[in-house]
Amino acid sequence: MPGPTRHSAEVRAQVQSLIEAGHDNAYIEAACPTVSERTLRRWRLNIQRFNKMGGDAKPTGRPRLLDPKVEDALFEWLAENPAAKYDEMQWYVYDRFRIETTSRTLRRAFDRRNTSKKALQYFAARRDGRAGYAHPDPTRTYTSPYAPTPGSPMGDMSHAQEAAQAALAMGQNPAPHPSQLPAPSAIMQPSAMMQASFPIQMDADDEETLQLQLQQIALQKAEVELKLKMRNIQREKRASSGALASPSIPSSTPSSKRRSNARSGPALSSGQLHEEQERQHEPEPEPGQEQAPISNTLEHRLNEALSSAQSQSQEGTMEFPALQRPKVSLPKSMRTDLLDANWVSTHLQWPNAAAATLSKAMLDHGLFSYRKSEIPKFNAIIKALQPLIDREGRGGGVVWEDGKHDDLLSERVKMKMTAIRSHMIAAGEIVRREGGYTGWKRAGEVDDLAEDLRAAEQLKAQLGEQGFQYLQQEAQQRMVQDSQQAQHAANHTSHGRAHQAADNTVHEHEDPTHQAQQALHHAAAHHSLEQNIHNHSSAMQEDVQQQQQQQQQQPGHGSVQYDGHYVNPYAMPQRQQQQQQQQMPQLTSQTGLHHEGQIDPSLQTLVHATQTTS
DNA sequence: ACTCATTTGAGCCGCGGTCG
DNA sequence: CGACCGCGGCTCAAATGAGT
Repeated sequence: MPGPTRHSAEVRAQVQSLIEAGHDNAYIEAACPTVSERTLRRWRLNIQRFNKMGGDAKPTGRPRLLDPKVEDALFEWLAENPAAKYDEMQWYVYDRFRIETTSRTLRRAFDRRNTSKKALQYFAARRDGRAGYAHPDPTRTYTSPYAPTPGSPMGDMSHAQEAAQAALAMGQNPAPHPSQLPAPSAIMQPSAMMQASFPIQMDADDEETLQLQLQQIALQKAEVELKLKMRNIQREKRASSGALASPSIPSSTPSSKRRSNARSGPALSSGQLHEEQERQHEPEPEPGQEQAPISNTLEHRLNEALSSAQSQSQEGTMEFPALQRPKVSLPKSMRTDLLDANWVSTHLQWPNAAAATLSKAMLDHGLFSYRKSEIPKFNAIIKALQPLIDREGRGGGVVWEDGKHDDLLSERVKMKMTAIRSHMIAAGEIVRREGGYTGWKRAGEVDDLAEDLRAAEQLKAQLGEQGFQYLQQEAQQRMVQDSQQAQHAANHTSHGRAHQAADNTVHEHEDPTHQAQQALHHAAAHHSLEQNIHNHSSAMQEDVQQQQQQQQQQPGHGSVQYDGHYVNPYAMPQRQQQQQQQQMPQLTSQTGLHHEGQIDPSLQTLVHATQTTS
């Protein structure tokens, strides 16, 4: 584009013709008095150099960061990846051209083409036969992403629009080619398009739903492949580290180490995990290239990780690309580490420390969303936040009122858990449980429920049908009672008492007899679960997870306590415990367990399997 | 060398939509 | 409700050609 000129085109043309005719500067100056002698010399020089007065072909002004070649490549790529986010575009430009750019600059590139990201998505969907995507911005016009950078972007778009309107009036679908597509604004509002214009819309909508479902299936398939891969890696490590001695105790995998490291940090746990992953897996920048300080989102890296895993899962060379967690920044005025009565009553943002604690507690207790069936776990998470509560209003706020502010805190925690879970899912930190179970578990973690199920199979094989059924009935009875007790406690216990009760959680897991008993409990419960998975899965899983929760909370400094010195609404009822003790000789004699806590070697595997769940 | 005009990018901000 | 994303307006700075 030419630079600004202060002389009219007529004057410039006249001067050019005079120069080309061979007249000297004095003559031209006299003929064109508005042109200075200095300008005349410059123009003459330009004509000698470039055969024109405007100098070289470089446009006036700041040169573009994205030259037309880069821009073309980007839009070609976008034609294949219409759903790409801006940060993905940034990475594409960086990966291919080593150009660091910003979303704003990319938007300007869209502006130059008189289009937008959503418009591209819309027309890509139309191109692919998916008409369900409603153009969200009908005021924008469209230029084919396949066309070269247009000098006049609008061109003769009006013809296409007219044709489209005519086709619409006839009830036809007027979109044979993207470059021929009319501007949606020229047609009608998207909602109207969806509802009235296209008889084909319904089919197309179903088609889009089908496509989305197919994509979802593909993602689930990739997730399963990831899980299998991780499982295999863990098995290999266990096998290579002398797993025969303790076959069911998982070794500390790099991922788990990373998790533990991340959880100890001050920020959201997964953030450091990804930073470490990035340090480990990010390829070194090319010589002379600084590391790209481009903002990145989890989705982008997760997609890369997923696609990478899909392509590499069969080769056994799975790699995760760089993962960066968006930095969570809070306004300075809200940066407080304590949760006080004022905070809990408002919608102020979560303090980093509290969010980190909550994130860690979610991971520790394996609870990633609030459910009534998981109240003990939820209360344990609430308990983890207790040290951060400013009960005295030290910051000049209101004094914390038990009950009232506890309930408000619970509500805020429920909301925040949802947000943190989204982060964890996006980061691949947690994945869905296997085998039809509901809920989430840490990525790479041995699926305790599935393991229990397998252990139950082993136990059944060892005990025979009759003996196993006995255990199964006993376990079910205990589960029902535990569940009822827990629900009762949840409904009638204040938060404060619940926290105190959680503090006093049973310390029984060090007793080998109880370990074996718990193992049998788990195994029997999950065998039953397998049989009645549609009927009883929820209640049984609650119980098993509750048992695991109790094991997790136990710091390992207590002995078996069946005498009920404390009130734990979520622990096994005291009466039942005594009953269990009385039944233990009978049980252990049947199952090969001994009174002294010696576990039959044939059941050690099962016991270990249960231990690993804690 | 300097000013002017213009283009472009970067950064900030607010708005609105979507999602969990 | 909070987080995220897309978008556009706005200001400022950088870069460049034109002109003095």
